[in-house]
Amino acid sequence: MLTQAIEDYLKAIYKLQHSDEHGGRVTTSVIASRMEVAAASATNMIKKLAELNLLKYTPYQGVELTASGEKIALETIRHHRLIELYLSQALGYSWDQIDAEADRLEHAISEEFEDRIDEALGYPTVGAHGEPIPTKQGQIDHPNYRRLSELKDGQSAIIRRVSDRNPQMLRYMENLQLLLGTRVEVTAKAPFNGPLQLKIGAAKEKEVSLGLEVAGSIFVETD
Amino acid sequence: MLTQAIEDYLKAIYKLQHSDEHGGRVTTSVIASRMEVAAASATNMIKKLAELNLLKYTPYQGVELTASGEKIALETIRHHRLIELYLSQALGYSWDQIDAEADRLEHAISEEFEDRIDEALGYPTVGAHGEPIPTKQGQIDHPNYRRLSELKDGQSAIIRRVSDRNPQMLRYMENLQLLLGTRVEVTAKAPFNGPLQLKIGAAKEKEVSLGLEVAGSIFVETD
DNA sequence: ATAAAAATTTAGCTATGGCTAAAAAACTGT
DNA sequence: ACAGTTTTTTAGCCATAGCTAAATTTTTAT
Repeated sequence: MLTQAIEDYLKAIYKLQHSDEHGGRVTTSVIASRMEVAAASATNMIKKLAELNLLKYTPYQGVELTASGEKIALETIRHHRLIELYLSQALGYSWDQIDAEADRLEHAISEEFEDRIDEALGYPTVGAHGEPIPTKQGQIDHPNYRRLSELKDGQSAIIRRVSDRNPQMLRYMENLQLLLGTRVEVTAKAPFNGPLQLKIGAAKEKEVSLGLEVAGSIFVETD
Repeated sequence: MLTQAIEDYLKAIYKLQHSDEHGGRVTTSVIASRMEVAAASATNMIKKLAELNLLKYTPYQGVELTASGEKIALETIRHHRLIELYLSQALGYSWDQIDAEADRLEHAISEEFEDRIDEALGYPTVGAHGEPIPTKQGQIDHPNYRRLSELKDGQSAIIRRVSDRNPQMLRYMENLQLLLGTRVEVTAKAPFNGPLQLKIGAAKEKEVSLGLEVAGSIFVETD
């Protein structure tokens, strides 16, 4: 059977492969830092995953998931995102709490549980932070949203996804009402990587100044 | 931190201490058989639990939980029973499915999760199979129900608890409508440990013949 | 009482998945 | 090109929690 550690590594590697950072090369050190383990530990696990045919591993180069490795990664991600959505929809969790809880639950639930919360949620295709939810068959699309930080002065857009990496940042966004589906308009951009000025809401009722780190963690759809 | 194995052993030992079988002596072999591990494995874990001051251990004699061991056991049991009830009430699980799912989930949930499903369920005091749910403070009562198998011919009673040990048996009971709160009347008892004849329901609409093993797994309250 | 049986413990093994320290390989800058 | 830095791997350690086989203790039966 698959251990929790194996699922965690595959999930992390899948996400690293599909993130635009790192230029597609998913190396030992990148994996180790994402998993918060020593590089030696990552090397060990990578070798094990290669033996299990879950990824291709070129020593000193990097890894690439095989079809079966990707399948397991997507199943784990599906579990995670369905659980997150259930926690927020059915149990009233806030944005910043769901990731940690789902990280533990995702390894403990059965197919039965997956199916039942999927049904209870009405077969959702998008998770609590706007991430696509893989289907049971392992299909997933990768919508190409732009970062809020890339918008030009005067541009308007709708928030479609936020990064779930930092709970404190999520709490901050939630406080500012920077939620999925919210319309935002950039009214000014300060120079030298300075903050951008933002009007929030369809009626532009609120105006805030947002640092680039936060704006870079918000993905939007322009009209 | 407490491992899953530690919580599982403490839970099992608590239940063994409070079951009338085994005459109160909870020995290595009893624990090993309940946990489905080799006796040597149980010896190892018992020694570790004794070192952690979670139980008192007299070699070759048996174990007794300390106050802190019992506290952990009751927290684990509370988790288990709240989850079971949630699975059956909120997600439509049947009687025979909830134990296995809860066995895995009970180690993965946070206090937050516990509190939220407790609230969603309306602060229940009794689990899905009729077992008392310990309070957050670790209080629990042990109602002294009689086994249906002990009733005399002609006696009537209400089902208050069923054993959750055997999923197949639970499915059988559920099919027969032998549910919590259901009234049953013994209309005949066959000799030589034979089956008892039962009328089920307030209107005694259904009559079945029930083997002693099943009848012994059903706990009732007589009027 | 003592021999046989049963229960328990000890000894030593396995796999998982971490770690550090040291060695080796791959990059980088002049 | 090659010395220094960074990355990666190897070697060897740790804890957890299981296992079997053998030794020991306790119980049971004659």
